[in-house]
Amino acid sequence: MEQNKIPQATAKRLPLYYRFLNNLNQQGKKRVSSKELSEAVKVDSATIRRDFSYFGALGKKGYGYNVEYLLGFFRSTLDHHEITEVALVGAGNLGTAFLKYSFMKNNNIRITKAFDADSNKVGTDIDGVPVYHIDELNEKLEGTRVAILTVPASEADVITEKLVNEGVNGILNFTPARITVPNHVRVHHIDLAVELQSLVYFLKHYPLDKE
Amino acid sequence: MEQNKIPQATAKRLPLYYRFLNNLNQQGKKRVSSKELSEAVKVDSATIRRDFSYFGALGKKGYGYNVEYLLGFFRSTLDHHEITEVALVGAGNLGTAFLKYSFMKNNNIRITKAFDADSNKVGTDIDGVPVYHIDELNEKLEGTRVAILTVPASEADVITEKLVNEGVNGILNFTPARITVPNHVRVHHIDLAVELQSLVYFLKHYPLDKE
DNA sequence: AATAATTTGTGAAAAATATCACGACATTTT
DNA sequence: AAAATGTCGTGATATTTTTCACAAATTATT
Ligand SMILES: NC(=O)c1ccc[n+]([C@@H]2O[C@H](COP(=O)([O-])OP(=O)(O)OC[C@H]3O[C@@H](n4cnc5c(N)ncnc54)[C@H](O)[C@@H]3O)[C@@H](O)[C@H]2O)c1
Ligand SMILES: NC(=O)c1ccc[n+]([C@@H]2O[C@H](COP(=O)([O-])OP(=O)(O)OC[C@H]3O[C@@H](n4cnc5c(N)ncnc54)[C@H](O)[C@@H]3O)[C@@H](O)[C@H]2O)c1
Repeated sequence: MEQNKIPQATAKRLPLYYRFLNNLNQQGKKRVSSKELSEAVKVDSATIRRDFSYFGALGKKGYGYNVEYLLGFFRSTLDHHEITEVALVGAGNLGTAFLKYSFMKNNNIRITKAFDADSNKVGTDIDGVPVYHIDELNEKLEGTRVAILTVPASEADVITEKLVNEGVNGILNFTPARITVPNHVRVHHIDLAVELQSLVYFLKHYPLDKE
Repeated sequence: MEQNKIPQATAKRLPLYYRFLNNLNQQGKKRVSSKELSEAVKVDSATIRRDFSYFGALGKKGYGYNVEYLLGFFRSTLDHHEITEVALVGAGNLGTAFLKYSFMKNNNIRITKAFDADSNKVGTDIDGVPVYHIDELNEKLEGTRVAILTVPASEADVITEKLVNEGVNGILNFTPARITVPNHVRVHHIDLAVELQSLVYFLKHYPLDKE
């Protein structure tokens, strides 16, 4: 499984770097410095250089980085040649927004199937993605290992257990419930209410520079 | 502005604690230990105790924490008595999902107005929230200082500038663009594509325990 | 009343992350 | 060809965050 020496903080920034490099490449830019990149992605330039350095010497002193080369490097590092299929569970307000959004642009990830319990939704297509009944997980999951969870919080634990039983080992959880999973399953929580509240908290309690 | 000695990592967890304490309280629970809380929110119990300790000695040795007391404490710390109004800009797929979601439960934050450029949307109500034209920011913002940004990435910078000019100093940015703001404005980015990609990256490169 | 079991709060240590600052080298300019 | 400029890669340092581990206090049990 390669050298997992790369700090987690770095790993989280990789997709961000990748996207901006892709933008630059499409704009026809040939070279970029850590300083420029820093301004674009709002990450300190020393941090960017440090991040890149975990993968070896990718740049050239006095010049910067070759966009195309760096992009190719990240493409393979982020496994952008192979496509990862993702299932979405809970095609409600939030889930539907995700289904309608094409994550695919510059991206190797595709939501290819959705599951819901509502019979009005089951059997329909949302932007080309078929919606199956949650009881069909077993037949329709077909080896998909990653799921986006957008069901009501009260259902989160039950659905999680089902998903894990069917072999899912990665869950992006949008419900406010902190779900319990076995050790071999990784969960990332995105808690929108908490994000909003903590932003407000920071505004009130952490004064910023007066410009 | 009180003692901003509280670590940022702690501040980010406060709304999470608050929500779970609220749940416990509604369930009629009178006391809770850092260990129980830890299992519920998936944060190490020592971290929880440390977090709480920044606010003084809130618990009792051998007993734990009194739910009601702790809840009251957090309510005032998180300013849960006063309501913060938030504006949403870009009532598209994602924006509409937010408008339909009641953040209000257990929460002091309310999305009270939305702005869009689409004339089909302007003038309508989405779940009771009026949608105004983006050109009406000046008249309709009425002192709102926090905004959720769910416009297309290409519009992000222009809209941000407008918002900042109108006095907004906190932005929750869902666009993939890393927006540029003056020092006195705080931006939190939620980059859903990055979250999904980094989850997939971790799954491939960071082997987990085999249970 | 004595003993056992809990559980906090926190010093101290460890781990993770970010930043500084500069030598080395490449490019660009004069 | 020399000088000036730009930029990386990284050792060292600083900062932030997490975790360990235990005395002290409280509660529960016998
Ligand atoms: N919408 C938001 O802005 C928002 C913000 C923060 C958090 N969330 C969280 O995201 C989750 C989804 O929110 P939403 O607004 O889309 O809710 P929603 O009610 O619109 O959608 C939930 C969907 O899950 C489906 N569902 C219910 N039980 C199910 C089951 N057992 N199996 C499969 N599907 C089932 C419902 O039919 C519905 O389509 C919730 O947990 C919510 O707390 C949403
Ligand atoms: N939908 C998702 O799942 C998802 C996921 C990740 C990121 N995002 C990002 O979130 C943002 C919104 O996504 P979406 O799917 O809701 O897009 P959308 O196109 O459905 O919504 C965008 C809305 O912004 C409005 N708009 C356009 N220009 C405007 C302007 N100048 N002023 C005010 N309003 C304007 C449009 O009328 C539309 O209603 C995008 O930046 C997208 O990249 C969305």
